[in-house]
Amino acid sequence: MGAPKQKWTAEEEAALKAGVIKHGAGKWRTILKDPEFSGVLYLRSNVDLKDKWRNMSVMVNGYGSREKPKLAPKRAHHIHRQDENPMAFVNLGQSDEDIPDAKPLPVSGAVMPAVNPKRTTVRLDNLIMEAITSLKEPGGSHKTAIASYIEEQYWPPNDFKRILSAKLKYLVANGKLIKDKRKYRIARTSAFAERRVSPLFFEGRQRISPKIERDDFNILTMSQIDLDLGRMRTMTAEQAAEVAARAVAEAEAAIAAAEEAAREAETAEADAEAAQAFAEAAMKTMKGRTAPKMVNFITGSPLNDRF
DNA sequence: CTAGGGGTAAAT
DNA sequence: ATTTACCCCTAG
Repeated sequence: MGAPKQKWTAEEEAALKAGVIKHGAGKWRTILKDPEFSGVLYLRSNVDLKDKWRNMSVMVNGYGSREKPKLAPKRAHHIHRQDENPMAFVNLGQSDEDIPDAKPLPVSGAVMPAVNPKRTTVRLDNLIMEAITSLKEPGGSHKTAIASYIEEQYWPPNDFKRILSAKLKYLVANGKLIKDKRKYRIARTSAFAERRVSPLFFEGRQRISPKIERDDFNILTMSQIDLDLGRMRTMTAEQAAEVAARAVAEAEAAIAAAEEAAREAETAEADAEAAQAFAEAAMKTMKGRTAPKMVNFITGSPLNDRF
């Protein structure tokens, strides 16, 4: 009983996801040998990768092979997806050797707002400020009004309201917002502390902080994203684009939440990195595959003219 | 080597 | 007390 336990870091998870994207699920040894990921995953065995992937994939999906089908009061107030692809998993025999960075992909018809895979990350802070400013309501705006404004202009993520509430509370506590009864106003001393996500990704380096305590306020549902990732191969271009857009949105949400925990933000920030890494990887996957049969089922016309 | 079963420390 | 998730074991 030598090893007490070694929790997976967000970096490792990100590397694993990226590895699965690149080589496919099941090619654990291949992923492990890839110099791109060996720097992060050199402590893990191929079995570890497989187990971790199972754990991550199982959560939302429920019974993948484990977990008892107990009643999960997962009150999803709005529909999630209409296509139910039961247990079809990724089955690819070829690895795309593309990483030729092209340009951000223009999605047609998708719900992609100002999604820019570059370094343009929209911050919830700014969104809130923008909302309050634009609403121009005397005395400030209610939380619901702010939420509506943001939701109309941007993305409608899963637990956006939760993040917004926490964010508002945080901003008030830090004096950036003033809460007047139930309305929020912008404080004068709005000197924003720029806190960016560290630009370094997984690239041959070792873990820096053991970090025993994982302050886990689950902001993003990685597992769900993973499922989506698996399904992307069988999706139409529009569907895949939508999924990718949501991935980016969640990455941004994670970043916003990261600064909320300014103290022990280490883990949250790492989560944000992981999400962002996934989002970029998702983009590349879509871009990389030269869609053989990506055709609209109904019309039969090829709907991918620029992928 | 991978997939799946199972045990159990740690977290809630 | 129950759930989570890391790790080991073994058949194919």
